Amino acid sequence: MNSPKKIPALGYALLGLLNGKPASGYDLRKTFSSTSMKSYSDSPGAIYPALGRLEKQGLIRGTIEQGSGLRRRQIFRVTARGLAELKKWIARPVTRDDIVRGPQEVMLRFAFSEMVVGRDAAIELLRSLEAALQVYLVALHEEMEALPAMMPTSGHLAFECGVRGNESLLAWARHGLATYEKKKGGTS
Amino acid sequence: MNSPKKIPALGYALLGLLNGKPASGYDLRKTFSSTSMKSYSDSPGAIYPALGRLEKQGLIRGTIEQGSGLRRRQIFRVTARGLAELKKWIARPVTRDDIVRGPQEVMLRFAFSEMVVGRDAAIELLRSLEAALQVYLVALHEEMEALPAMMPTSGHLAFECGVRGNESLLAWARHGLATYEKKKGGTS
DNA sequence: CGCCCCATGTAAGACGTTACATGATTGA
DNA sequence: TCAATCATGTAACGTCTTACATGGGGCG
Repeated sequence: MNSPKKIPALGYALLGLLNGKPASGYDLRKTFSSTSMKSYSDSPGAIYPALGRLEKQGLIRGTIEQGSGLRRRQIFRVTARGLAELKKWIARPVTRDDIVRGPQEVMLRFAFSEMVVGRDAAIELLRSLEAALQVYLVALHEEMEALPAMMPTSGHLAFECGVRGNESLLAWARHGLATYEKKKGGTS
Repeated sequence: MNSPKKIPALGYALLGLLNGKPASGYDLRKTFSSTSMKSYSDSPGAIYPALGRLEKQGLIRGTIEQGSGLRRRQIFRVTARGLAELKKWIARPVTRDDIVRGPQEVMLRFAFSEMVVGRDAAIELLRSLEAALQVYLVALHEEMEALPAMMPTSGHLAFECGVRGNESLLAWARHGLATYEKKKGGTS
């Protein structure tokens, strides 16, 4: 029941989805496999144990939904503690490591951000991403200058792909900030 | 000693690096932590077991380099079988799954491609990536049309980020093809 | 009746992370 | 001589993958 344990990305994905709408393990699997969250596992061997862990930590609570003639279904809801944990995860500033390991997790945080921590904190997250990317891109460009000249074309291009990808991400972050800028106000 | 086993991405990364230049486990760790391959683990608990597995499968062979007064160092080299396995991995056509799970592994394949399978096969890999991305982007755009309208702005933006990222990747692939187009000839 | 979808789980094994352990060499 | 770096590993732990198991319900 101790929440200060490390939660893997899948756990946060489950928390975020359940915060949006209580659901069963099966529902969550369908969500992963049918929407564009296919990068997360939809296998029962991953999801059911993950739900069990979250429940053991007191972050979600499952209630059995009998009676409607259907087979036993367990519906999970996030607890107050789970919501707090989710907020902490989302609102934490974006680090360089977050970017190096791949932007997917940051994107997940941002996708949930508005519903969990509100508009202003979502904007703050975007700003944090923008700042981290700016710093990182400087380092990437420096590294590119220092690349050995005898490296084959494909090696150079692959590196360039990484740079372009991060530049595209930075452009998107600014586009996101501009979008929020345009329609000011709304739910904080 | 059976090669038809599944090799994780880290194993292929090691094979590719060793194919470029024989090295010790420590050297490989340094490469991972000092170059922009930081997304792969530089921890001894990952690399040494991985090297052991590759050697057990007959894909690399380690020779102890004594004598130079330094401490025992084991230098690994890829075997003929390891090279064959590397070629198979690189030259395999790009699937939709390759893209969904993240382009990092495809990028690694491309980065090594010129040295391992030659210029023409590298171009072929790029073309394969381009084709897969085109198909995938159509599906992504369709999915974006079908997004529920009540989804919060951050959710929409996050999805858009995925689309833009893949578009950027497609643009890069074409840029790569153009680069090869410009300087025709060279090593096949 | 057989087959497929709903819905939940478990078991075995592989892999990575973290932390620890060891010992040699180099430099202050 | 003390610390840092070189260089290699091992052990415990958690998690994911793959495959299997179980049963109810609807449909042809």
